[in-house]
Amino acid sequence: MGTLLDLPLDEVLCGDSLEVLRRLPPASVHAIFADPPYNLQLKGTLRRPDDSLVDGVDDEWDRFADLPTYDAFTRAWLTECRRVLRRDGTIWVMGAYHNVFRLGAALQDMGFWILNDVIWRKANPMPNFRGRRFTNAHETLVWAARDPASKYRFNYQAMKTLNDDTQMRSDWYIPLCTGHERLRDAAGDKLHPTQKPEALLHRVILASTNAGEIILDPFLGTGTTAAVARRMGRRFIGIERDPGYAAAARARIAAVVPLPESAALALPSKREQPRLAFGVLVERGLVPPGSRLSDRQRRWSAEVGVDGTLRCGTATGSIHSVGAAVQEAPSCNGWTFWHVETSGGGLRVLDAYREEALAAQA
Amino acid sequence: MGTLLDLPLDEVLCGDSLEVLRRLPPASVHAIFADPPYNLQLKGTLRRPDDSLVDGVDDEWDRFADLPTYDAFTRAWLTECRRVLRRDGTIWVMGAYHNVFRLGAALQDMGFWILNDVIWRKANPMPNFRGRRFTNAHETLVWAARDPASKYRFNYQAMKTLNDDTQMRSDWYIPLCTGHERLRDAAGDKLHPTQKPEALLHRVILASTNAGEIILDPFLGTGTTAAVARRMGRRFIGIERDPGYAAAARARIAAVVPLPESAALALPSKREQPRLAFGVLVERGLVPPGSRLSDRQRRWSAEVGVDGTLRCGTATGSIHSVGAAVQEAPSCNGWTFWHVETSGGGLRVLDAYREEALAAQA
DNA sequence: CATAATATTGAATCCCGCA
DNA sequence: GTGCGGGATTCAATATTAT
Repeated sequence: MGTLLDLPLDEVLCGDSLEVLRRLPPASVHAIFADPPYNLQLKGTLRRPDDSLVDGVDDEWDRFADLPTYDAFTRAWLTECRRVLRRDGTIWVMGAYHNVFRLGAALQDMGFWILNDVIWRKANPMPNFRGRRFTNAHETLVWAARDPASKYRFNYQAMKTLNDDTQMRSDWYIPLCTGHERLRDAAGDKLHPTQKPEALLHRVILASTNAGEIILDPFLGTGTTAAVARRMGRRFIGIERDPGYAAAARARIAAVVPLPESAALALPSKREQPRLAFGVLVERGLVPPGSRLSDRQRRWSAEVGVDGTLRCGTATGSIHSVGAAVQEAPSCNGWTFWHVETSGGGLRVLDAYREEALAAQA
Repeated sequence: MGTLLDLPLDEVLCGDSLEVLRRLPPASVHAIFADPPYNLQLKGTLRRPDDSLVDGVDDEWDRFADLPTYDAFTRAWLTECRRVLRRDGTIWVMGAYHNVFRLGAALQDMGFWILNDVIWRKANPMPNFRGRRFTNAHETLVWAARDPASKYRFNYQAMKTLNDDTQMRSDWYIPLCTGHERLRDAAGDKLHPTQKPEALLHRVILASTNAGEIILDPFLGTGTTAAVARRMGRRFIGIERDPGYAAAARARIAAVVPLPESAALALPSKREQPRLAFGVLVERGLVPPGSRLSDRQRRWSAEVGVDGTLRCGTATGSIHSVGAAVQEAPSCNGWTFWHVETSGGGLRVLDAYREEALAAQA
């Protein structure tokens, strides 16, 4: 073990996370953001339906022999993080179903106090190409205080402002890191397989630190945490093992122009437009399975199935496709074409039920 | 331990979950939904996993002494669930940040194979009154197969249809159980503190079971799982320790009117439809020997042989292998790749002839 | 130049029956 | 068990090329 470092602020420390963490002084940082390897353990190759190859994470740093090995790794770096964290500090740890249950359980076992689990809902996730599972459309962040007695920081009002003056919820809708934000090499290939969106770190840092405070990232990668921290007037400590990633991070951080202090305010969040599937009306019993639907002239009548399928003679499918089929039209808006046979013997257009449901959840 | 029970279908078994589970025969249910007690670390009303109250929570309360107790409880009932679950069955386990990391880690440690974690996004969550955390607006469901080799059921097409013909994602937006759905006593107070919405169970059951299959709920409460299962034409086994809850569940289940079979059936995916060999279409003269097939862009043309083989230059074989060969692709679905040259000079995809033939023989 | 059509891509534990 | 081969399977956001 090397000598204890003075607190190395606003630097990217290149080296093994655990070794570097051990050299940092205790109780010295206000917050930690950690995006550790996920232990994906992918087997073969995966192709899209058009036969193109999916470029998965097959890097050496993500390979662990088994779950106990991964747990030992997790507990080792979390132990050092807890030592380095100030008494009132909080930690964010991020993962997916492969590893996040190990992370959360380790945090609890080690005496951290979970404050929230937060869901990053991806606006544009990769689909499930083989149709064998649900689209893996989110990742999980666990937010925890150093211990139950921590007087932790939570910038409640900033979060509320960021969310159009409504309390920030535990589910965050944020796009993947693509486009200009995604770092690429000379050949145009992504520099890092799992670069996180700056919007995610913006929210994390805004919620749990104040300007001038120190945030540590033990798995810095290409520097998202540090870049956002610098822009928002926070101090950072980044640790990254791969010299190539560390160099890219340094260049990226150097290019960041810190915001003027007055601008350290909230950016408006991208609002999500409400969308409602017909199946949801079925699920919720607003248009129960077994209901009869007709067109306005009652030329056709169809039955609603448990999954929101419509059956009309031999035609089966969505409200749109069955509407198109019976009319022998190329397409059809099922919401306005189909009507529910009401108990009073009348017809009520499907779209009215949708509007009702949307209004109820707004 | 009591004697082994014959499989008690469509019954609410009143008793301790673990004891009753131990009396069920092995490998007998298709799916399990479990919403276990969360009672963890709730200051003031701390309860043990056996639901007894913990007296005098002192400041020196040792979490290391109590989390293992919860873990032991978790592993005990999960062990029995795994025994009772059929080889190809799946389990849904539900929790919040207090306990879900313990649940997920236990599932992995015991050899279950996680398929997805699913987020129930609450439309109308309780706000955080103190403004010290994010609004706790979701709960987590872990969906897992009995083991990595399980050929588990996932009704992909039903989920897709339910979601307006787009792949179902891992984040589900569903309102809390309120209004007329919420069971209440004579005084108008809610009967059960954590009654789950039927819409949630509708989706769980539709995704992972078929009509006639058996779903087990070891913590039935007031019977949401059983009521939805019955309505959807599934069989159920419910276990509930509290006689009051069990009685309420029985009354609720008895009032359920099962859907007619036509509505309870979901749209089958193509994988589940009866197979039809291309040669049969040739035999029946729907695509006579000698027909010319082309891809959609008419880049390649092939001739149909009497036995359903395709010839395109030197490539000979099935519609799939020739399609793959001409494109130099690793694989190809010949049904959607090849088109028949119609007498009108147009192209009609081969799959349309198959669907026609399948409809004719149904 | 503007708009439209086409191509690319993302933390992924991604098939299944039959011989 | 393993191997073979039929044939099932994708969404949203950018970027690039074509009209």
